[in-house]
Parts: sequence; C-alpha cells; structure tokens
Amino acid sequence: MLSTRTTQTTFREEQLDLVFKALCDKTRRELLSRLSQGSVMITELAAPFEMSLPAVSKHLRVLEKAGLVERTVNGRVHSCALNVAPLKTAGEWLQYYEKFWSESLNALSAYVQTESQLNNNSQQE
Amino acid sequence: MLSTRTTQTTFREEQLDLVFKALCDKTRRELLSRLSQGSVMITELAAPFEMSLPAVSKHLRVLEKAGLVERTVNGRVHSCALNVAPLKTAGEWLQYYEKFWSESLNALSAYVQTESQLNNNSQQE
DNA sequence: TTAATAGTAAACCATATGGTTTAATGATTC
DNA sequence: GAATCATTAAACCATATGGTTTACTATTAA
Repeated sequence: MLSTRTTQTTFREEQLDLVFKALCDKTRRELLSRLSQGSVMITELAAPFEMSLPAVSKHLRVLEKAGLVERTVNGRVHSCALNVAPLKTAGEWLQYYEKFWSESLNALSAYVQTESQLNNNSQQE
Repeated sequence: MLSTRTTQTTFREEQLDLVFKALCDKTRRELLSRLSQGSVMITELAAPFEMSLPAVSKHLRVLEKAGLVERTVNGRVHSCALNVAPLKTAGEWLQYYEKFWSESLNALSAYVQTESQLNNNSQQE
C-alpha cells in the first residue's frame, strides 16, 4: 500500500515531467495554440511551419505522450484534437506558487528578505 | 522597429522555453519546493538528494538560467532564493487554456450547444 | 491499375541533458 | 601556513532531442 502511494506519486511527477517537457518548445506551444481553435488534420497543422513534416510529426508525438493531443485516424487522414486535462495538472502545480507573486510586491518581499538574511546569518560559521 | 517587436516576442518565447524546461525535471521541482520555504545554502539544499553535489549544482544553474533561482554569495557560502516571477509568466501562458477546462464539463457544453444551434440552424444534417 | 496523397519509419547528424568522478578555487579555521 | 569546507570546473559517458533526408505503407482518386 505504500507502494501504491509511491506509484501514484511518481505517476503525477512523470505526468508533470511530460507536460512541462512538451511545453518547453515554441513549436509545440504553437501547435497547441492552433489546436485550441479546433481539430485539424496533420498536414494542415504542419503547413505554417518551416520545418519538414516528419519534424512536426515528432513534435506531435511528444504532445501525445504528454496527453495534450489526441489523434483520430480516418482513412489516411489523422485529425488532432487538444486535450487540456494535463494542462490542468500543470496549472495545479503552479497554483502552489501563486501566493508568492500575489503577495510578493508589497509586504512579503520585505518579510522574505529579512527572513533569508536571518537564515544566511545562522548558516555562516 | 518591427525587429523590436520580433525580439520582444522571441524573448517571451525564450523565457517560456527556459521556464518550462526548468520545470520538467522532478529534482528541479523539488529544489523549488524547498526554496519556497526560504533561502538555503547549496550544500544544505543538496543534502536530501541522492545524487552528487555537482549534479545538484547543475540543476541549480538550469533554474538560475530560467530566472527561478537567485544566488547570493557570502564568502564561500552560496545562498539560493526562489524568484517566482518567471512562474507568473508560465501561469499567464497557461491561463489562456484555463477556459477550456473550467468550462468544459458544465457551462461550456451548454454554451456550445446553444452556440451551435445558432450557427448551424441552416447546417444541420 | 496507376498515380497521388497523408502520414510514419528509419537512418543519420549535431548538440543538449543528466549523471558520474576527479581536480581545482577560494574562504575559513586551527 | 596547513587543513578543511563550500562550491565550481573539467572530462567523461550514455541517452535524449530536434532536425534532416530518403524510404515505406496505406488510402484515395484518375
């Protein structure tokens, strides 16, 4: 049962790995942006990019692996659709840090600075 | 002048590249989590990890490059502090997609239905 | 049935990543 | 001044990434 918890944990961590990795490339973010306006077949999706079709195909596979894109095959045409669920997971991760910037520009920044000063001092030998 | 706009744009894209790249590794996310509770010196920061100190040092450099960590050198002690500003940029990027999941299971489906009813009155099969 | 279209697979390349170990650098302390 | 401590640098390794080009497969159209 501890193993269950561990597996669960690493699953979420792995999902975060995959999603953030998927998002760290400009081309892939543009693909997502394009898909946010509706499903498109791959050739059409790839057209605006300067790189080769196989290159775009690889990027799509990265997005699929992260669960961000779902593919529907219809004859020889592959249609891609956006799936935002993994973005939600990423958003939840980010949300933890939201408090730091919502508070950061006024009271907190001063507080943190004195705090870290105290920490630094106590760490010096 | 157009080049200014272009540069500006790619700057944001590059920042997103760096931030998402920084976040796509479990170790680095853990480092951030640790730093969210206050500044720490590097040895102390690295202690809980099983990898070598140089490995952690490299991860920290990735975080610094993304602007997520700021270093203060004090004698031989380097203190690291969290800087959430780049996370805010990432959050803003994500926010565009928020509507897709916040509306998807309830309001949106209704909205889309009425929308499509309006749009497709003449297009129904 | 031949040709064209949509897409992937495979082989290749350069560079990046994530880790290691063994120096090396620079402050501190004794 | 010698030893120790905090940290990076450098060299190395295996694998991943992002791109290319050239097949190849499968479906559709002529």
